[in-house]
Amino acid sequence: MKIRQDGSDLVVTTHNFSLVDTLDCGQCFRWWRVPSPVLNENIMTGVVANKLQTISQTGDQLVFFNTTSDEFYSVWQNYFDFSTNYDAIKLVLCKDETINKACEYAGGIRLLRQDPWETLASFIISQNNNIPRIKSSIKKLCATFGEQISDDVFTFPTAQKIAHADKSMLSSLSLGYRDDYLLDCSTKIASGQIELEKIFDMDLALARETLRKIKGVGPKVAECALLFGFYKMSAFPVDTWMKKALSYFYSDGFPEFASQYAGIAQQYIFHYIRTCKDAIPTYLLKK
DNA sequence: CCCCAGGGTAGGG
DNA sequence: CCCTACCATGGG
Repeated sequence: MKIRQDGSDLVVTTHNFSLVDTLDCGQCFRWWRVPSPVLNENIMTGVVANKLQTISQTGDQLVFFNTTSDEFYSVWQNYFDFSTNYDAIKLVLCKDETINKACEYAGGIRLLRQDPWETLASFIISQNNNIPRIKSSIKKLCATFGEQISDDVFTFPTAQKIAHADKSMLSSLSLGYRDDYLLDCSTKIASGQIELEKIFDMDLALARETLRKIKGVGPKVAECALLFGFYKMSAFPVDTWMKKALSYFYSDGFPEFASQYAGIAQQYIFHYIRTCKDAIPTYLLKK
């Protein structure tokens, strides 16, 4: 990977990476597209590590605005998982015909290494909810309990802050029945009853069992937290979309040889069937 | 009015 | 073990 400083910006050359697909495929909720006047340029802006960041992509070239190489190596290389060789992962996964097709469509996606607390809390809010509304709920959560970074930008609040929050302020977020879940999660973490850092070293079964002690964390939310917040590549979230994919493509079951990277495959397939209109025939999408 | 959204819980068979 | 009603909220 080549990087060079251009004034205050950092220019990075990649391959097989899609900025938009990676940040807009439902694994994170704090990035937004910014319209660009330039043809073939995609711009995203979002909050990571309590900082607002803007990144553009044109072809294989990324521009990290107002970024030093020190910041790139300490934050962004890790966040975008640039050190992992995805070609090797795809070599395994693409032996499956469906994953291969999904990968041709969405193979620029990378598994982000996100903050575990923010990811867990976000996917508690995500349940039985749609992505645009999840994003606006989280934005409101940050504006209410986070710390202000700039005009319209706030940090993600700590578990302590939410655990000790006013009930009425929590319900003002319009999370519905999810406020109780978020509160229980925050309380268990603020009190030390659940230590998120320890989950990184747990095997998948124990990690699941630990997270499921939180009210409102069932099978699907636990898998999402483990995949997107703890970098467990074999975690395999099954939501309403993946149920459709499994019944349409995998009536004989999901291939065993893919299980090591099942979460990556799931992400390719999820984005493929959601955004590519003819991935699954429309008349089969019901149920 | 209906249905759906990156579901989970509680309760009954 | 399975199945189902119900759970808030907003968008289409």
